[in-house]
Amino acid sequence: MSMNIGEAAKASGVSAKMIRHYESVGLFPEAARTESGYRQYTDKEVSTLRFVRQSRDLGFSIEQIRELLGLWQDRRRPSRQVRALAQAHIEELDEKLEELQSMKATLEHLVHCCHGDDRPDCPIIDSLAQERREQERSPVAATGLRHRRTTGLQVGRRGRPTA
Amino acid sequence: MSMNIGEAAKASGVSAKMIRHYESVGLFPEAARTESGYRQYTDKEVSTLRFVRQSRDLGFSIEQIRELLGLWQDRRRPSRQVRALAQAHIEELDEKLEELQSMKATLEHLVHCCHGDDRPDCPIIDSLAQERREQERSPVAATGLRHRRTTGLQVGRRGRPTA
DNA sequence: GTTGACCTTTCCATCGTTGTAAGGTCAAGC
DNA sequence: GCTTGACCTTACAACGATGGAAAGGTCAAC
Repeated sequence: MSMNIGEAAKASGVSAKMIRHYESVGLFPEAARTESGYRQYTDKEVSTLRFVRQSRDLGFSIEQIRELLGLWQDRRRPSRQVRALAQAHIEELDEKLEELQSMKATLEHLVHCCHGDDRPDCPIIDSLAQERREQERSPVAATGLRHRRTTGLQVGRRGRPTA
Repeated sequence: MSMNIGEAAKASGVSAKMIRHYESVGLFPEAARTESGYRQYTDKEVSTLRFVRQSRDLGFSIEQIRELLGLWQDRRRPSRQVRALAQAHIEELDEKLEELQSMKATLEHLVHCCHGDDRPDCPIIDSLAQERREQERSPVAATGLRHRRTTGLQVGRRGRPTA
């Protein structure tokens, strides 16, 4: 029923580190403490942590999760609100997807053009070196994503590794 | 022929801020300086900056660009090497794409299930609150992406805004 | 009473980019 | 000459989510 942070972490799938972090940024109320200062968690709080983790897994940001938690706890809110939040997030995902897809398409085209043999001649490098006066190289440019050059991709690494 | 950092920024599409940053992390040799300490750039260096920007636009990381620059400058390297780098990057993009697509699919399913009206009943919230014993909720889990929970998405904002 | 697993806090790193602060330089206009 | 404003300089902090390490306290078992 009542457990330390490590157990709560295991039970919820949120690392102890992140539980403390969420508390510090106010996503969570401060946990109860034992006399010696250990945080204590109940099953109810573990459920909330699980909710947070599921939301993170769907790509919601901390701020969005803050809203989701509010909606969750308000048992009278119209489902419309939740749906709107989810839909807005889908649109964010779409922007991201389009950007990545456009990069991938360009790269695939270049890779396709390159022999990839012992000769130094390489259309990929040539394309990177070439000056383009306008950035009209991808269809994305026309869709309203134009106003940002790249969107902080962070393509690889930096995920939570094998918990 | 020779210009200050601001002009080089405009000509290359890389902000003055980032030019200095790239220099500080050694992506660039230190620029020549006037007596008073202003950085001076030639057309050749602007070309290099442009190369960097194009690479960033395709989602390459600073480290990858470091390699690309090396390959660019070594006029005898086999095109194979460039192609391999590009292909590796495509694979990174693919991982990312699959993850985002899986999130989107899940969300779309949930949104589809939710009435989105005045009633409080909401399958989206219910799904987030529900405990899943194994994270087998997406096809991605089976493809080898399993070992990371999320991959540092940063879905929105943080792009370079309207240069 | 020691050991080892757990807990605490605080600070740092990642990644690419922007913002801000506090100052020096330079060319134009008065 | 002197001011103004646009430019340049450096150094630092912030974003976002997470992990890591340091330096120490607590607790149960042996």
